[in-house]
Formats: sequence, structure tokens, C-alpha cells
Amino acid sequence: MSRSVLYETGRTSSGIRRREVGSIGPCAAGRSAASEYLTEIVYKRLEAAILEGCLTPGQQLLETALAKEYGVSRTPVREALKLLVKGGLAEITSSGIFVTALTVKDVRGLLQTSQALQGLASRLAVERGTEEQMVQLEQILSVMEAATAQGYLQQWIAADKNLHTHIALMGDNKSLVRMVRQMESLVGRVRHLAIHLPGRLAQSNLEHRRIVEAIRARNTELAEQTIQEHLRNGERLIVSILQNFVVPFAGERF
Amino acid sequence: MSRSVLYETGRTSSGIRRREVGSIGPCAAGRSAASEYLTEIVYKRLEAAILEGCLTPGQQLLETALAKEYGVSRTPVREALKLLVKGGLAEITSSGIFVTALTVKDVRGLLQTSQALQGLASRLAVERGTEEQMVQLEQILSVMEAATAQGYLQQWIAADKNLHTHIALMGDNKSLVRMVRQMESLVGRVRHLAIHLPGRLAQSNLEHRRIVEAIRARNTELAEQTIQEHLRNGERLIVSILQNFVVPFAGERF
DNA sequence: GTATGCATGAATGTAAACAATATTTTTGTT
DNA sequence: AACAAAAATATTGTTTACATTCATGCATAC
Repeated sequence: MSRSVLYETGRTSSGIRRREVGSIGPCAAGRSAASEYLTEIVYKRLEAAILEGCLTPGQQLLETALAKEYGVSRTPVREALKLLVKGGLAEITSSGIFVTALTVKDVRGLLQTSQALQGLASRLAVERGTEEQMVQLEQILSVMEAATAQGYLQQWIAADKNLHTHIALMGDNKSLVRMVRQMESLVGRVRHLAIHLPGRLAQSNLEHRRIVEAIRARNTELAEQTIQEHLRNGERLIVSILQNFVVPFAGERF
Repeated sequence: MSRSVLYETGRTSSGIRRREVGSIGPCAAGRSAASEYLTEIVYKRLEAAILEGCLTPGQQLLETALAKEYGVSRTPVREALKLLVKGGLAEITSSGIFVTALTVKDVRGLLQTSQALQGLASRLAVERGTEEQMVQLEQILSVMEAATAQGYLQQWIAADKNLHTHIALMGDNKSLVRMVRQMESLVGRVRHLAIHLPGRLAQSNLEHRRIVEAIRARNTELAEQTIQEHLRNGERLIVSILQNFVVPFAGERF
């Protein structure tokens, strides 16, 4: 693979394009630009592929194959894989790295852990959230409701994730935000399951509205109670889907 | 650096020794042996250095320097650093990777998050812990008490960490165990602070014993209440130490 | 026919080389 | 002496090369 001159045309045939070299404005210098490093790009693509089920649970992740597929060398793939393992989306065994397989029990555990963290987050959000953050919370909710009306499922999912992360951010607790983010990434693998049920989106919006209002009213008990109930509802639905409709995504081992 | 033949004498002068090549027993084959990879070794050494304060908060972590110090190439160091960042022990900025600096507020948040997770863990441990695990829990407690009597602080700390992780394990929830482990690693940076206070070790043992007995008695409320109280006590002490004795470890920014 | 041994290939860990940027030092000019 | 330009250095991202281990297949021996 001959190296293309000065990165001008990106990396390689069908490979990941790195940075726009054309932009010769201020701050054309690259390193601290917009985190366009191959490792991160590959990581995000792999994460998305796992969340969307393109990479099926239990599937082996081979450095060489992925490097070829993404048109990069093994190194960024390798680093991305290790990060996936550290984050729990992949598992490392004696015979390689594999997409973490989720049993129904695991999913239940995932959602339960998430509940504990979100409970704390909602309490702290009530105590510490600024008025500005309250407004932003409202805005996120509006986005979700608009997305519902227009049937933008992907947007709704993103906003949902955003809402829960924002509540954690309001709590002003770095480690909590870190943990919530990591959990959101893991929960992302099953979050989409429930939203196709008729009426679930509307119901979910209703619950979200109650949560937001409890937080805005700075009612600690109500906020925690509401969010817990919301998450338990989601858990119940997702678990029942996993148990009834076998093989929600291919390759699963239950 | 000329590569030594067959890894016979380890890597390089003063470098990290990789595997004993002498062991030609069964399973002398290496890859899946005991995870003696340089990346992991470097990671563990860096983690330990951060927890012990040898690498001070805010200090920059330079690939080249660390590679030289450990006598390995940049590759394993690089991977280890990315894992530290992912785990929260280091932070990446535009100008490099640095040991995460902890403010008193951060520490409070850390311990608060830990409390939420441990609370869930204790509940689940009561519900799901096997008798065998209960016995193991007792054993860990015995180790701690013995360590206290003999003044083995390092051993006590390890057992303390072990105890809390074991409670999570009893809960039979993979993601919770993952999160607790990660938090224990972060909390490890300040856990040692309180134990030098006169009487704190004995008090802590007492509280641990109460926790263990509540779990053994399968008393959910008592278990959760006791562990929360234990963690709040620790938090209170650690925070007061950080606030009173300024600069508990050098380089800190409060 | 089964089993042992060796060769081949694939996958991965590690190191070194290469490329590019950020920073510092030096140098030159005013 | 002070500032600007340029060179040198340092740091990091990425690729490539090499070493080792593990799996597979084939050949040979019993």
C-alpha cells in the first residue's frame, strides 16, 4: 500500500478519510483539531455496529479482517478493540476478542445497574441542577416529542440517551457521568427493542415528562421514584420481548 | 536494541521480563497462558503507580519516557495509556495524557457513586448470594481482622477492596461487577487516606462485620443501610482529611 | 487405521520505522 | 535588547516488519 502524498486524498481506496486537508484556515494544524484519529473513528464505527446488531453477539473480532475492511492498519483497530473490551462491549478470551453476548439475565442486570446510577443522578440533578440545565432538559424532551410525532426513531433514541446523560450531568458528579455514559453505551444494545411496541413511545414520553417535571419542581423523592418507575417499565418490556420473541437479534445465545 | 534470542533473557536491560521460557511443562505454550502481555504489565504498573501516588495527579504521561523507563517499545505503553484514560485514571487533553487530578469535590462524587453501586450490590448479595459465597465473605473478613492485628496495611487494603468486590460478585450481575471494579480502582486513590487515623481500622472492621452479618442473615434493609453507613463514614473521614491536611499527595490541585 | 511429527498458514504481540505536528531553541535583524 | 523567522527537537499517530504462538493439513511410522 503506497502512502498517499501528504494525506491529500485520505488514506486508501475505500478507506477511512482522515482530515480535510483543504481547510487551510486558522487552526489548520491537525493534532488537537477535532479528534479525527483513526483509533476513535474505528472505535465509534465498531461501537455503532455492535449497538445496531450488525456485529452479532458472540462474533469474533479479527484485527486483520477489520483493518482490511476499514482500510487502515492493524494498530488503530487493535486499540479500538481493547477499548471495546475495557468498556464491556467486547470480551477477550484465550482464543480472541468477541462481541459480548447478552443473556436475558445480563440484560436484566444491565438495566438494574443503570437504575441504581440513574436514581442517584436524578437525586443530584434535583439538588444541583442549574436553571439553565433545567431549560436544556426541557428542550431535549421537546426534541423527543417532536421526533415521536414525525416518526424519527433514530433521533428519538439519540435524544433518549441524551436525556439520561443530561440528568447525570446536572448532578455535577464526574464519576457518575462517566459511569452513566458507559452504562448508556451498554444499554444501547437493547434500548431500541421496546420502542417498536405500539404506544410505547407515547408512554415513554409521558414518563419522561413526569421525570422532567419532578426534577424542575426540585422534588427529590418524586424524581427518583418516577425515573425508577420509568426504567422498571422499560426493563419489563425489554425482558418480555427478549423472552417471547426469540432471537431478537441473530446469533444470540440465551 | 537487538532482539534477544527466543526471549531467553527477557526483553532488555532492566526491562520487563516477559515469560519464563524455562518452564517446559505442560502448557508451556504461551499465548493463552497467564496473560503476561506487556500491555497488561505496563497497565498494572501504571495503575499501581497512580493509586500509590508515585505518579502524581496532573502529571503528564509521556509515551517515550515511560517506554524507556519500562524497557519496552511505545506500543504497549500506548495501549496501556488509552486504557487508563478509558478507565478514568488518566485524562486526555489536546496537549497530552495526564494523571487525572482529583478535587475534593471529585472525591466526594467518587464515593457517592460508589455508594449507589454498593447499595445495589448488597441488596443483590442478600437475595442471591450462595452459602459458599457467604463463607468466602467471612474468610475475607477474617483476613482483614488478621491483617489489622499484625499491622499489614497493604494486605488490609487489598482485602477491603476484595470484600467490596466480592459483595458485588454475590449479586450475580455482570455489569454491576464491572462498574464496581472500575469504581474500586478509582476509589483506590483515596481509600488509604483514612486508615492511618487512630482507631479507624478497628472501626472499619466493626462496620464490615456488621455488613457481613446483615448479608448472612439475609436482611436486605439492614445490609444496605449498614453498608451505606460504612461508606458514608469513610467518605466523611476522607473528605475531612483532604480538607484539613492540605496537599495529601503532592501536585494536587484543590 | 491410528497416531506422531513436521510443515504451512493465520492471527496476534511487540518493535521499529515513517510521517506529521507542536514546541522549543537558535539565529538573524531591527 | 526585543522581536520575528527558521531550524532543531520532541511527541505522537500510523504503518510496516518481525517474532511467536496456535491451528490445520499432510506425510510418515507403527
